[in-house]
Amino acid sequence: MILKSQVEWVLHCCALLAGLPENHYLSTKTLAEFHGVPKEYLSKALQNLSQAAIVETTLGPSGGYRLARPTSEITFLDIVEAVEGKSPTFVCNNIRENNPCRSVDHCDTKPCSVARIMWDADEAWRSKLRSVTLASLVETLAKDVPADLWKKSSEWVMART
Amino acid sequence: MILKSQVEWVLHCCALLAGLPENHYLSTKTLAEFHGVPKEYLSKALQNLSQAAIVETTLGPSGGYRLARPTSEITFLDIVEAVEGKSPTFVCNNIRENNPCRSVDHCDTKPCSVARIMWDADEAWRSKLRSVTLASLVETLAKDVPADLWKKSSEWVMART
DNA sequence: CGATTTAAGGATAATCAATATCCTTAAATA
DNA sequence: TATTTAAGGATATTGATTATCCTTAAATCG
Repeated sequence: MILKSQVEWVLHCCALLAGLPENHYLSTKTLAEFHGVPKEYLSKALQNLSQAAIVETTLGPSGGYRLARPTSEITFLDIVEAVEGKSPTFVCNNIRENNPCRSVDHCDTKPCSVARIMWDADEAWRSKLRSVTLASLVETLAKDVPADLWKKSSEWVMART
Repeated sequence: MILKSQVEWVLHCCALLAGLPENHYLSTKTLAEFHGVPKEYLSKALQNLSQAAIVETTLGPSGGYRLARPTSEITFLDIVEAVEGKSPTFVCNNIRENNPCRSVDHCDTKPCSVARIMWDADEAWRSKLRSVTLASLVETLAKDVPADLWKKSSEWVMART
């Protein structure tokens, strides 16, 4: 079980969009080039962000994507779920129904105990992702990325905005 | 991102093995029939449990699998990791290295900030799974499964042990 | 107006992991 | 000696992920 590589891509894209001044957009082309990922396929992931109302878009030259909300109101969970979907990672196929001892009219009152536990763990994962905002990622990046690289990157991005 | 269906299978298998008296084994054939899953493929998953020392095996007639430890010392994480592996669900491809502004000799001191957050969430998931033992699953099942079905199932299993 | 740039989305192909089956080997039992 | 069993190698089959191409419609600008 591995998350789509698109998840990594859009998280980094959102970090970059977070650094943009108001009313500026970044195109798929620019985002793909900066991160060294395939433009067409990245585009599909960005469309997911757009459908989830995490980013908004505009067309034409100098068009592209910008964040639709303040960075403090966008969580990792929002972004991950936009790409991976909201369905739990554990799918219960209810194999208890295959128990040869069950009468044909047996009816379960609760979801399977195994599934409940697995879904609790899934929720713990989502809860952790929900607790981290894009704002806090940007804070961390600001500390981790060397000042000169940060500056050069900003200029590179601004030249394409 | 969806967990293998084998994870569901072996969790239910372990629950069944948990109900066995000492020195009794259940064969792949019996476990597969009880849960209505393909015997050959279930066998691959049970081999994983065996390699992880969660179960032990014996050959020959009346052979098969039994738990290698008390149910209080087997966690959901043990079982899930035996089948899914221990690698984090988020793979960091370090796409920050593709930043066109980086000098060729740039060297990162820390893992990528994005990856660290995703790995924290992964750990929250594993931590939750680690907190649930096979013993507590059996407790829950004892409450949830109707007494008559529980009894019939025990007899069905014991007849094949 | 017309050329260019852009996101959106449909269609389709390529790759790889998950699912599944078959077969051989060696150990335990009876 | 015949049977039952787990282990593991080999090999399909299926389905999700990854990737590319193309068309459409909107925004920009000369």
